[in-house]
Amino acid sequence: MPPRGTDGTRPVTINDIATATGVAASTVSRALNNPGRVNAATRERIEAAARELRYVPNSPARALSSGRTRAIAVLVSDVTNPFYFGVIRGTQEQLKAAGYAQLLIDTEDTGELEAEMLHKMRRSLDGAILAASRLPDRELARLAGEIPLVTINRNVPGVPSAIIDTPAGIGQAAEHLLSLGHRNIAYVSGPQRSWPNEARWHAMRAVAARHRLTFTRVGPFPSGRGSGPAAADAVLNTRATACIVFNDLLAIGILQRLRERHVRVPEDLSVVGCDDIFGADFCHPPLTTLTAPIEQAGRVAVSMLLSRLDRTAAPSPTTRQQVMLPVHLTVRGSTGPVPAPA
Amino acid sequence: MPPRGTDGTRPVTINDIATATGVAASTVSRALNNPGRVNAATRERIEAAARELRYVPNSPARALSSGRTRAIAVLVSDVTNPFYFGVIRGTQEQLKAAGYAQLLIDTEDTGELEAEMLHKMRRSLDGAILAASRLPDRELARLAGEIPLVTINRNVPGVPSAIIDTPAGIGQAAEHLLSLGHRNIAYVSGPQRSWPNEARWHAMRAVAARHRLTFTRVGPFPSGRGSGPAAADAVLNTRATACIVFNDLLAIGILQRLRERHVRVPEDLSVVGCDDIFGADFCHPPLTTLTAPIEQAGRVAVSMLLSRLDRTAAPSPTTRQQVMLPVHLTVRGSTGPVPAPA
DNA sequence: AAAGTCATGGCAATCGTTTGCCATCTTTTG
DNA sequence: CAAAAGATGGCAAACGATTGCCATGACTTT
Repeated sequence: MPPRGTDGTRPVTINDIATATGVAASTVSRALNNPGRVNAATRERIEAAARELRYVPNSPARALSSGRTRAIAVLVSDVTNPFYFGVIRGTQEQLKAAGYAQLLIDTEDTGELEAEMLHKMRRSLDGAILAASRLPDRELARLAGEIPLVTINRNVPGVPSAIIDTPAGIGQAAEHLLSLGHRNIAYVSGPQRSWPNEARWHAMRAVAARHRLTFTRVGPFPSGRGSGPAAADAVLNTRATACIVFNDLLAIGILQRLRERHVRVPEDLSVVGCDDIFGADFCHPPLTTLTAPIEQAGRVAVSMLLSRLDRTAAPSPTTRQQVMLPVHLTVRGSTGPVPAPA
Repeated sequence: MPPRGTDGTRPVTINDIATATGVAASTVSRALNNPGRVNAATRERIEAAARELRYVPNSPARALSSGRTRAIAVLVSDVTNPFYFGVIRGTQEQLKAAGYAQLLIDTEDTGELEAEMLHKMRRSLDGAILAASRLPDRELARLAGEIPLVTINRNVPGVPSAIIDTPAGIGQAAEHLLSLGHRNIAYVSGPQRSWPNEARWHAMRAVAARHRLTFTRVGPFPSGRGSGPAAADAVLNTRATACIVFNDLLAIGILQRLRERHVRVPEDLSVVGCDDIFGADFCHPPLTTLTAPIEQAGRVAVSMLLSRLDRTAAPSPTTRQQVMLPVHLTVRGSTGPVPAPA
């Protein structure tokens, strides 16, 4: 059992440092983690020895006795969706800075897998960030009691969240289309159980109520380029001259199908996406879209989570329970004046 | 210390099961991990109790005593590069199936960070997959002694690897261009310390030697769309009528710049990329590229790593040390006949 | 000068598993 | 039928840290 490690040398432990400096292991532990608790002189000796011996703390051991693992999980519903790249990038950055490890989990868009993973790993995690939970509110609230949680783009009472305010952006998008003369707009719906999808749809309705315009909803479609053809055909089947699409991935799929069907964008139909993912600027035509601060959402979510973990007895003084991130409309080539009536 | 867990209930341990079934903890452990070692009847009783009590093993504790963490790290040089999405997807899938956790690490393209991370985490990992190591061969070999390693697209003696045979594809790409009449081809070089970049360049030279054609090398450029303008300008500064670009990301950046400069693709210049990443099919014009089995590379790398870990005393019978994955040329809109000489 | 405070460091229990070793009981073998 | 072999389960020692509690000595306070 002792001779672990492929190189044969037994890894150096806290005890080796203790022996080397002539203090107790407990003192070493304190010197390293709780600097105020030990005399400056001894601490320095210990730190020197630790450096000398190239000591690296054994995280499992630490986790076992302290209960803290310094690992947090990031759950996404589909790692190949570019939207999550941004999230992952943001969390990655912030977590690394704080000395936490990032466990990436693909939930494959199923709530069961999500809940199961979270439950099983709850002892080996300090917390989790849910980038696209498919879980019902109640379940989510329950899990939040098991393990510290922060959601992105999902608002559940009692669970802190970073929310990208795409719904507000929908207003801007609609006004943009209005100013181009469009009066008949379709909303292309994403997955039914997606919280942001519902929020965007509600925003659409609100906008439509404020202005005089007709709107239709088509879908729902699974988010992904594969749904593009069906979605495009559905839109063409309405009288809409423009559409706002649940997300860019789907919008790009629609663009491709429209080209196949020789429908010109934006001459015959204007298309607006959401998120401004990788690719939205170089697809053809470049996509007018609601630019979301995706990376920032990841960073913010991590900050919220970490501040919850660190709080030493303090209930929740400065930490807000919800952070709303603004989006803005980026106009590119996929939107234009309404076509002259046939 | 005992009252951990936000919900207050102390988590179920192996001892609870032992008490419940009237056996020793060690027997429970064996029943759960080493089924053959314990009587079928007792094992079933234990399994039933475990299910009943909703037992979830505590991984840190397990890791501490066994030395195995059931976690493996995947190191990429830049999480926002779509090439790695594929890799991550592949590893994710395979690791989950094998019951391993995936730790995602962004090395920010620096060898030091890579080595440091690997060294620091070696006790909390069972192994690692390096998707784009920037480390020198020697260093890599040394680290492979510290912790089981598998590389992707990097060939170092003694370190198992999954290699995408893009160099072979370069031949196909060159022949494609030749058949279109191109005789003057530029290779747009990626990062200098990138192993695949060098391999691709060597392949280019080999092809050029076989056929009668002039070739130039421009670069190196950091891989990323940001390098597009500089790279495009550099290519235009040569007499090349076509270029093969280190990777699609850079190629897409070049496409954008060419459009800005009103250079028509493929009429004025043909462009070939490598990898066939997300976006290569819907950029404008769609990119002719060498389609790489990226996800598969991730899966293969995981299999190789896992088989090394599992091998119970067996030296290395069936496991190959290197797996070569074939690519194929996907012709899209960015390549065409050589322009008539001015 | 007695009594209280504080800073410092050691002891030992604990976290939840795994695993080497041994004891017992049951089979098989010669 | 005795001896060897195998199956099964328990004991207890790790694994490497953290942390509550206590002892000591120095420094304040009254």
